[in-house]
Amino acid sequence: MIQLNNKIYTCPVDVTLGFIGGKWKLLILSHLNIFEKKSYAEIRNNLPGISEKMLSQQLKELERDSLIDKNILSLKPYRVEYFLSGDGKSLSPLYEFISSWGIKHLKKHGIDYLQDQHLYK
Amino acid sequence: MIQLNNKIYTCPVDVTLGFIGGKWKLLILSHLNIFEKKSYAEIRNNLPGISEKMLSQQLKELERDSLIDKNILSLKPYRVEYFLSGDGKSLSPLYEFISSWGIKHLKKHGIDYLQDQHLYK
DNA sequence: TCAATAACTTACTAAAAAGTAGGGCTGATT
DNA sequence: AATCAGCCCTACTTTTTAGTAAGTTATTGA
Repeated sequence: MIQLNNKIYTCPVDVTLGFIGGKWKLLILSHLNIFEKKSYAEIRNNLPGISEKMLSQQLKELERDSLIDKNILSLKPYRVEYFLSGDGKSLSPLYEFISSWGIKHLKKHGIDYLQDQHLYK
Repeated sequence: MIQLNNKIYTCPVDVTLGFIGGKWKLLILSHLNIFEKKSYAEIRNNLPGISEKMLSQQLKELERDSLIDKNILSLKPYRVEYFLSGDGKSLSPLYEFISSWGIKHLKKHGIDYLQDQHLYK
């Protein structure tokens, strides 16, 4: 058992999962990995089905865990842009692997995502 | 929206997460990635905290999704060994990345897992 | 013969994660 | 003046996931 920041992990895999686990984290992260900088609304519009609550909650946790960071573009009105931090970028191979594995899997089932992604909007 | 096997995915990342999401799947998979072949009891003893219910449930789902496979060593008494299938092995870079990222993260926080793992049992 | 181990299953409960539906502030658009 | 968009927050409910505590069949070992 590994203890870190008052949490207990069984192994290094468990440690990493603590950061990227859950339904939305990897979707948000890999989205930011592709698009570099994105506003709150842009992220929301690219993650079909996410609620405002989930989005702001997950963004907050990702910031707390320093996988993402944000620039405050203006205060009144409040406008921001989110982006991957250094730590967040250090997971890039992961986002890319997971995405391309998904694409390969789809291809095995007759779906050519890269060619037809305009159809899946 | 991508439709596959009566489920809907928003993108390829989502597809992959359908296979490896949840608290235990990656732990089981990366365990089998390290140890090649393992009995039910050996897996259980190496995943502290997992219940019999969770273990057999997750093993069943991983088999259904053909990420793992098993040899039936004997029927009476029933003895088996689990191992990664070809598909399961195709995710090896993922297991290894997640594990080494965890190790690096721990090191940043003063924990040398590789050297001290005997302490974390 | 009694206990222990392996490989599970099942019914039930609890906890965690996610979703719903609203509200709030600001400024631009109509 | 009223509506809308951006960027959230909060209380509450539902769903999903996970945990508990048993029980089953079979065999080996003391």
